[in-house]
Amino acid sequence: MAISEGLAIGALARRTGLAVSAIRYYEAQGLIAPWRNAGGQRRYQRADIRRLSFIMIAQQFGLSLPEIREVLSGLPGNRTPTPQDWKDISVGLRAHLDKRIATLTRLRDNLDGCIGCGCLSLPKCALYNPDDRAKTYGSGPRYLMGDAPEA
Amino acid sequence: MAISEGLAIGALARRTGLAVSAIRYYEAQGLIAPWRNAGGQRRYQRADIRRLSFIMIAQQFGLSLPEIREVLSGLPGNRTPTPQDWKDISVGLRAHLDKRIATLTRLRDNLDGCIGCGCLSLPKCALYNPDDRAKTYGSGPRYLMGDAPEA
DNA sequence: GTAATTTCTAAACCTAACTTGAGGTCAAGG
DNA sequence: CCTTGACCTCAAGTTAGGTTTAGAAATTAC
Repeated sequence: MAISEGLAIGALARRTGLAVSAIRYYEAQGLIAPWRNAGGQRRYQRADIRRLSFIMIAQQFGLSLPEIREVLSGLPGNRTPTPQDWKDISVGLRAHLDKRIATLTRLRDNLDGCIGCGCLSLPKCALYNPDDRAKTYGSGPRYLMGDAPEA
Repeated sequence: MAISEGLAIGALARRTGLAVSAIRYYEAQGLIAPWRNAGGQRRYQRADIRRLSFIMIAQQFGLSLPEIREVLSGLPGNRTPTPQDWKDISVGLRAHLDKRIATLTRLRDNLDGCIGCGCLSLPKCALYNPDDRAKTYGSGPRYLMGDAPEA
């Protein structure tokens, strides 16, 4: 394949470690937008490798695909993050992560305070706090603590 | 209702804050086993309030329902955890939690080290570690980091 | 004794993030 | 020309943890 023709989906999959089906799914979710060649096949830019890497990393931080889409669409021209963009975005991701860690740490401290107290059945136990528990989102499944969307 | 007849499912739901449907679902998953009255309705012991509380707390620690079922079934006579049982179980839960926190903290440290380095597209970036990413479990959805079953 | 609640079962539906499968097209090698 | 492999679309399946719904039976309240 000539250089100017871009990457086929299989090549992109091999470069990123993602499944082909996942890449197509991300496209359906509006996270990536390849063009089509004469035969109707998807062709990707080299920068899309970075874009997919970004998506994978953001997922590790607990961002949902819609959230990632928003972050990406906030960039000028909806471009793949440059190093400077990444620097800016990192600050927000770090806050997100700090929040998750804080929640879990609080949970652990409560657990330590509770070990052996035998209060398990009491509404006043710090571990037994309904407001702190996972909340329903729509009519779907519950989210584990710290994985719930912030909005 | 007479004292000896036990709690109806609605009463148990009000006491625990769980939905009636959730309690029935837990029964289907083998987490709780009520008896039936003459009319075929479920009746619960007072201790089942504690049992459900335990389930809710364990969920916050990231345990899946099958994992919780295992913990509960490990108790003598499959009884609801007593304060002493709880003390013993807590140690295991704390280890579980420590692991999740450690993973997230490592992720955060990597992020800090990466801010501004511009390496986002490189396989050698610490954030871009496939082994660290969510793994497929069966043919279903992926699990977010730290939520994956340990086994 | 009747009305209003509650409960029952079973099956269908829900979200997120994908995967799998069916049925068909496209491109390259021999 | 033919085969092989990669690609296409669209629909349905998967997992976790439940909720919703429908129609019937049991309980409770007045």
